[in-house]
Amino acid sequence: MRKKQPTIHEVAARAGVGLGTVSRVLNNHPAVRPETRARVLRAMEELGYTPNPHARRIAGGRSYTVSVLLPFVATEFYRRLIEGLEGVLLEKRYDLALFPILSQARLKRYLESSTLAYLTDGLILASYDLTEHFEEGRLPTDRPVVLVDAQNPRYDSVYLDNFLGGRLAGAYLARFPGAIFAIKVEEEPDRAFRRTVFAERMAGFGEALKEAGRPFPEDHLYVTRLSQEGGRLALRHFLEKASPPLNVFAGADQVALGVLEEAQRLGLTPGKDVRVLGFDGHPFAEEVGLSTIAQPVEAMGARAAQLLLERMQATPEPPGRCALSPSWWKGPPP
Amino acid sequence: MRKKQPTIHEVAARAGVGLGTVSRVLNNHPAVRPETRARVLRAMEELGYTPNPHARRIAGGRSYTVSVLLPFVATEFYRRLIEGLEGVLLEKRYDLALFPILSQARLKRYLESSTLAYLTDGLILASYDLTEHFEEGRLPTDRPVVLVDAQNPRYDSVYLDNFLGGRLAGAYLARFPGAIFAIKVEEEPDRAFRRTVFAERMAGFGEALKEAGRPFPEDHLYVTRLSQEGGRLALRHFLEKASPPLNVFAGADQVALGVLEEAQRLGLTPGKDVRVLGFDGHPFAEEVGLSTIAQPVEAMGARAAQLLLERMQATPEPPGRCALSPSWWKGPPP
DNA sequence: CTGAAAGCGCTTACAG
DNA sequence: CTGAAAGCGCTTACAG
Repeated sequence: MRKKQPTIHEVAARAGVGLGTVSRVLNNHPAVRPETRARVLRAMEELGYTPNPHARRIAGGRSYTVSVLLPFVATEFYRRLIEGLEGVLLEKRYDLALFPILSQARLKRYLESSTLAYLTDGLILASYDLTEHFEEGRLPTDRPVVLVDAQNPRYDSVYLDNFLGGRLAGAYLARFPGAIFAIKVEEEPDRAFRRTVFAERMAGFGEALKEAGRPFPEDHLYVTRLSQEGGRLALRHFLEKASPPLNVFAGADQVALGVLEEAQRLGLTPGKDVRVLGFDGHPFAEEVGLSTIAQPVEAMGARAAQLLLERMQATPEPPGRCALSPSWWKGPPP
Repeated sequence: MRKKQPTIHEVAARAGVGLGTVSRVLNNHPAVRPETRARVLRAMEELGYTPNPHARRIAGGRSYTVSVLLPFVATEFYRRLIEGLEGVLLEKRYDLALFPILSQARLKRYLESSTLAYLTDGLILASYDLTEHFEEGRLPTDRPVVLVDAQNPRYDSVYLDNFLGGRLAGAYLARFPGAIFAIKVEEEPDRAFRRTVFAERMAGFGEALKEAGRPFPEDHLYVTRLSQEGGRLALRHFLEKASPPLNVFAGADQVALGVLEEAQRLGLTPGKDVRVLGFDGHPFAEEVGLSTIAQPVEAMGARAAQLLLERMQATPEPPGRCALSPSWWKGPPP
């Protein structure tokens, strides 16, 4: 059925030009007369031509594909991150291949350099600092690498200032009467997947409270994994420690949502008996009227993609870093 | 830093053979003398040679990569499925590239045939019947395709007999005294992600109950999305309809887990006041002593991979189907 | 601005 | 069983 894909030869023949010229318009080379370019583009259109990335790569050019290594893809955070990456990459006609890591074994496989993940033009590493996995803390590749939602002095890094976000949260809640509580999201037990963002948020939060002179005893901190259920349990725990009004900072919106739901179920009024502040700025926060520290996830993705594009073109320069600031989104007073 | 990868030329030179011979050992061609093969393999080893998939593909051979299109990868089900696929694929020295679909837009992009996903040697489609997305219900590719956890007459399909699984569940619970309830997992509202497995399980369950002469009024069915929370809510709902002992069939282990937890929290004895039966046979079921209808997920993956391997080698044959049967795992009586 | 040639790293007939 | 040659679909100097 379906015919063999047309190649650059057919396009050249149809447009009445040489192979080199077709290749030049494909690569946006400036030295092509506008009319010629138009003619070639038309031929490609008519033929339904689409370049073969393998051939492009083998010929020493680019494959126009970028690999994204990330822990998994089923959360709101990664959905937004991918959206940000895709936005700028697609515009430059780059495709992206996702490589969810999921497990140590898989990570190892990806990092064998014969793997497809390494044969693309560049790498985005999300949420991981892979230093400990390799000697000298360098990936076994000579392709450009950009970290996002993680940082490492050897590579370009784009990340959120989570400490600052925690400070914002602390400064805000310190203004209200009532005891102050916080829910910290647990880190993964597996070292390969260890992250520090949640700890940083809590550190900033603690510091702001201290500066404001508000007490924050150890048992006002509840630790749980990332789930709504965690928020529910936390609130019940807090209510044994103090009576309303309560102020609760949750290290992630998903957890905050659980707090909010449990409060409602217990007949407590959110924003009055229980004041909840989340972190992430996920779309659903606005829907349910949850105040939250917004994280510019899409912007992080976009910035990382831009950095990578620059690296893929330019001559080597020392790695840079880019810390984005959290912003603020406060739900309507309930 | 890191040197350029060695090529087949260096290997040939070092082993003192021609290019063709190196290629032959690479492709397991039988017509190579054992000593020659050994010599070449040693040279590859010493050089740290690793073949370039792009070049292999471009040269008309295989890229030794298989694409797996799947909804997302963060659940237990897909972890097991990937494990099953990898097991047989890695053995044949095939690599697999995962393409989580996540959204309609992304699905469309993957299906433009210029995309990396299509330039591999074969496709595994998990959980989707993509008929409605294309004219004539065929994917725009001439590479072999195998569906897993889904079925379509035009392609090889490997799936579980969910109806039978439901029947097993019904026949089992019908033996016990007390009212019978069931929890059905909601289908995705998005048509692209629509699945029928949960409905099939319930249909089988209902039929078995009917045959056993056990009543199953409409309001004994609770519908929820796939979450533990759903199980909790369901149990509370059921307890308003009837008093213990209760028998509950949950369409997925994760939901069953919620039922179990809520029962314990309410001071009810699992296996006595509330008998819970799950579906999936996830590893954690055994840990918590949850009875469940086991789904051979790894086996499904393995079978699908085998079928694909066959298709990638052999001449076209009409598509086949392979329905695996659920098995039974009953937890220790609590 | 454009064409013809050499080459990317491999595979696959074709001759021995 | 093995080598030398042609070719996969493209890019990139090199000459005009």
